[in-house]
Amino acid sequence: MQRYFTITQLTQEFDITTRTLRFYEAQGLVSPNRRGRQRLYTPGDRTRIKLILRGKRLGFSLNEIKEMIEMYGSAPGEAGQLGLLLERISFRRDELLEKQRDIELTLLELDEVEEGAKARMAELGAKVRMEND
Amino acid sequence: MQRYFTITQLTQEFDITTRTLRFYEAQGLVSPNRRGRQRLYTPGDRTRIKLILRGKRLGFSLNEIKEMIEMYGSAPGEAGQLGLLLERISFRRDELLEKQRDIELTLLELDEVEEGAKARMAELGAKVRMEND
DNA sequence: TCGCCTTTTTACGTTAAAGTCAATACATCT
DNA sequence: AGATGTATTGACTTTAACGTAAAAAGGCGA
Repeated sequence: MQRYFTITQLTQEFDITTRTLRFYEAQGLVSPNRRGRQRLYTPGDRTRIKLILRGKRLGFSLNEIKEMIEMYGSAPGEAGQLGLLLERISFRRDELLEKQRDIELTLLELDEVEEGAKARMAELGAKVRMEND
Repeated sequence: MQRYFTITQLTQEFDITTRTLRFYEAQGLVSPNRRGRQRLYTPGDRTRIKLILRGKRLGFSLNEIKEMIEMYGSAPGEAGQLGLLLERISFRRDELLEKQRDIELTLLELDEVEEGAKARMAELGAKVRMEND
């Protein structure tokens, strides 16, 4: 007994529109079953959607995301294919590691700006206290 | 004595086109000086460009990047402004932390796929060795 | 000064990722 | 059966972020 999700359930859960889900389907990123004309999404489809959204948050294009998702389900394949797969994995990993470094730097800078702002807040507070004396 | 960069120097250093730099200028993300009609970028402009590219790698839009860059140079300002600034900082920080988690997960998944692929490679290798006996 | 090269400006084109709108089609409630 | 509400499909539109092409303006070496 497969549990199915309707399109609207998923749009509500992930805060996206039906247009978006149909678009992803047209791009070959998900392929839900049908009952008549209605789309029925399996739990597997749902996790694919999660992967897509995660990829988007990281700034990957839908095409890149598609490639990555296809890596996950890639069939056994022969040596050449496997080599290509390994190459792609290492490429993506490098990208992700770079993003990690970028995030670290940005977080540090945010810390600095925040400190500055807090310091100025404190100054303002001191001024106000002086004026109220 | 200010050291200046020409537009082509920067396009080569960052592997972007002049069109891109002029576009960023039109969007108010950088504003290089001019000598006649020519653009002259200061080291400060250059670091702004670095920030922009870093933001792009993380999937931020140019508008978001602009907002973030403006945070950096934000003038002292009064309490309300500072409060808003602090809010924005914490919002961006949350986003970045989410991206960090997304990256961790993706890296773990890549590890899994890689292990699978390597295992299959090993199997293939074993097969080949058997056939050559 | 001439010719060549680079830069700038202006304008139009393109691509990804949806948004919007209209026409049907199903399903359900009454 | 009729009304109502939700899904689907197809077509057209929009927005961000540039690409591309053409024309004019300097700059510079011979």
